[in-house]
Amino acid sequence: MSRVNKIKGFFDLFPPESTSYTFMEDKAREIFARYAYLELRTPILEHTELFARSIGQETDVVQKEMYTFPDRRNRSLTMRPEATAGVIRAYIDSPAASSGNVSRFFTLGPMFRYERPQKGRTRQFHQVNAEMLGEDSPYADAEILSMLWGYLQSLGLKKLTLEINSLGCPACRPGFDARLKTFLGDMDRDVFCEDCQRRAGSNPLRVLDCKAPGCRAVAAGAPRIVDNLCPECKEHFDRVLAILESFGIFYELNPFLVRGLDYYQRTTFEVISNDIGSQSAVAGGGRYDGLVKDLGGPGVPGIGFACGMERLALLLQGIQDRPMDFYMAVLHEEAMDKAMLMVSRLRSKGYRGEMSFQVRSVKSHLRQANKKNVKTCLLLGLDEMYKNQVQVKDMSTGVQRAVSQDDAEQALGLVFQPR
RNA sequence: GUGAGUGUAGCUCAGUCGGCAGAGCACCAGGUUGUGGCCCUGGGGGUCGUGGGUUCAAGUCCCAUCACUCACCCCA
Repeated sequence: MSRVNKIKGFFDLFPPESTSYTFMEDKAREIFARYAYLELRTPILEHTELFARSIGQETDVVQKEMYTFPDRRNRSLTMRPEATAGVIRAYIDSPAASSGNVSRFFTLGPMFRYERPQKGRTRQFHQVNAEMLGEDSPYADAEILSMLWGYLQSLGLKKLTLEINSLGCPACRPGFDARLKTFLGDMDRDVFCEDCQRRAGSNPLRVLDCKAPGCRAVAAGAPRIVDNLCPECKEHFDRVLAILESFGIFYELNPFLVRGLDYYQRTTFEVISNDIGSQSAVAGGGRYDGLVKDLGGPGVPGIGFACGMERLALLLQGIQDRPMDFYMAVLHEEAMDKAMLMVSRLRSKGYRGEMSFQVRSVKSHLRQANKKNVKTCLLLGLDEMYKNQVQVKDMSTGVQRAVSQDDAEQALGLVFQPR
């Protein structure tokens, strides 16, 4: 029979990769709990309109990267390409929105974007997300950044760069966009790459982020948003940076940092790694003060981040499951029943391990146990059955002794005693 | 959506000028009675991605197709 392929850009997670994912999730729950963020789980499928309105009709994500299809009654549904929109929708649906209190949530789970896969980019990918709603203090920005940074540290990651920028607000951003458009419009078109000749009119900020040498030269002399913030935005941004410095969190000001989702304003940031290929952003986020209202909720501010787990996994080395406590080796068919009972009792005592249901030679069993990297190997054959005993062998020292079958758990306890 | 590259054993890959399908690792067994790791010996494993074409002969050349990888773009 022919096989069925898995869907392009989708993948199965076997150990040890799956262990890395469990590790990232466990750490997220542990660290975020310290900041009083609570876990929120929202649906994977939402009405398409939610993303069109939040992420922005003109963005690449909405225009060409969404998994969108009609349901059986012809309503347009979309598999979430990011988490924030769903979180806000859920928040607006909840009592929290009308309470007037600050809400802190985190979410873990799969996201979907229809893109050509490459290193660090798959069609189903996983994000760790955190969002704070109802607070516009610069301390909120600093808390989110501090939590993100602390999380990445807890994973043991080094050599990461935090890049930060401010995009301004509805008071100062439109004026800057106009100024930038004028500046770019005065340039000779030929200095831009093909893409930027188009962008100069439609999305001028993007030109500043282009990697083509010609565009970079132009960008170097272009007006910068950080120099054109309104007094309120400038004050906010300066405070954020000052708090970060007091925390000892190093950042790089990147005036060209532009994010692909339309809802960001004021503080935006990315965390970059140079060790994972061309898709180098392992985390990103920012402030989205107008978004809750745009989605029909109260006019409360918000800020959040997303971490890409596939990209973090590229940086995680040697995350392994704890070794098993025992491997039960049966040397004769007549010992099988007894072995099964002993294993069952050990498990009920909290020990972890497996049993081979094959009767094999001692040598063969020990080779298995050795490969599986278990702490002990239990051997049960005819000799032991006659004496009501079981052999317990410590696989790291090679020390072995026979104990009463009723004492196996005590024996394991002794073997595991630290010297 | 665009471009480049790669498909041969479970894995990583050799395979010359078109001439019998290979290595390392992994797996299984043995190396004196029921004792692992190191070492030695032996063994099982293949639709050479798939379909067509050229040829006495195709893993190798040609065409098509599928899958995967990397990059552009964009983003986590």
